[in-house]
Amino acid sequence: MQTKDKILEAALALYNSNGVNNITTRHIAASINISAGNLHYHFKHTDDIIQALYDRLSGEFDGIISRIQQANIENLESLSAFAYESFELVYKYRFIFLGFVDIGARIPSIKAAYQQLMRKRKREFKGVFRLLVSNGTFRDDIPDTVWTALVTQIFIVADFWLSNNELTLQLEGKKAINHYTKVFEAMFFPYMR
Amino acid sequence: MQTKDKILEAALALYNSNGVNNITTRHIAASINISAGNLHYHFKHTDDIIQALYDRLSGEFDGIISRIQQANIENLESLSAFAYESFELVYKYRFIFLGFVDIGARIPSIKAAYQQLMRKRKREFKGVFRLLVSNGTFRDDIPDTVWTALVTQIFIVADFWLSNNELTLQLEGKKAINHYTKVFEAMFFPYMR
DNA sequence: CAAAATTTAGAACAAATGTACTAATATTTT
DNA sequence: AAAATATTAGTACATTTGTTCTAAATTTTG
Repeated sequence: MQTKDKILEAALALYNSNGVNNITTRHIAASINISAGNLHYHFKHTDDIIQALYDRLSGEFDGIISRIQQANIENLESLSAFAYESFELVYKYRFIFLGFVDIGARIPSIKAAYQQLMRKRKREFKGVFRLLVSNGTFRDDIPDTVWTALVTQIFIVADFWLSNNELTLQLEGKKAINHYTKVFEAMFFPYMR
Repeated sequence: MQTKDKILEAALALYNSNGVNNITTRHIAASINISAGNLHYHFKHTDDIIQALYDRLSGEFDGIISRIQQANIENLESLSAFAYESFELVYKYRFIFLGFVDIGARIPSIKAAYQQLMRKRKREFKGVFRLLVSNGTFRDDIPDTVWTALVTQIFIVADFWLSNNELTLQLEGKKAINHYTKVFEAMFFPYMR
């Protein structure tokens, strides 16, 4: 494997288990037996490592989206499948979601990319809801302001379930993903016909 | 005002506007024209300042709770009033909620206190829901697992709406509080009879 | 008012951290 | 094989940060 990839792999593992603020380039270098100088040959700045990991997350997320879009979301099962895959991805890159505000402030390009993604996802979700209403899956007596609020609620839960887990239950791996996927799915229950 | 209080006031303001990780004891001391040595006479460790601020938050929250409990929550209006006051408090101590995972990992006593508070609040909320169902305010065809999930959803939104705001809309002050209070209230809409 | 205490400023230290620089080694190209 | 390029280790430096120490100043107490 390329040194560059080894660095990213090691950084992800260390960031995930220790938090991005408690890991230095020296830690990452030591964990794969290379020098700090060598690491900084491949990544001039620490933030470049974080940026590269965010780009990977972003790419993998795009993969999920396009895979789902081919199947079309027209029932609750496909929405759940999407949720589960997303939650797995969030867990894989958990250090980002556990320190998102910090990282966003530190690396403006990440914040900007996230904001753009959010605006796109918001439109997509509203479209899916409209479909599921005309579909007969969802109730047709919900005002538009409530659908709009639901989208925000969804994004807050999707992005910060891990933070809640860290502060309360502290479930690990699949246990965490399964638990919070269920919490997420329950958000749609009272909207069903 | 006592030097100790001046320090806490200055720390809160600086933490809120710059993030807890970007402010040092030197910054806090300089902002109220005292020496760093003097600051460390009053608070031996930086974390003692954060702990003291968390204790203030905790105390103010207890105040809201007991004031509300005297009035009893038996309709949506009182629930909304409680939400609004809570959201104001979250905003006042926003640096904590914007860095909760970090702070919890750094100061275990804060994490422990939060966990205890959460367990208590969970029971209280479930009690309120049961009341509002037998009341006729909420629907009686919702399974218990969904009520349980709703409580978790509520806490995630209540604790991390600010983080979402920081990453997306970036509203300030009352604008943020008002917007997200509405998002929060909408969570109850589809449960109403 | 004198003694005791508290509070304060400022200097100093040690550890951590990001990153630049240098020289050696390894790899690729010609 | 020689030259050019890329990769690596190790050292070094500047900055930041939390904290400690000392001595002076201020306030409180007897």
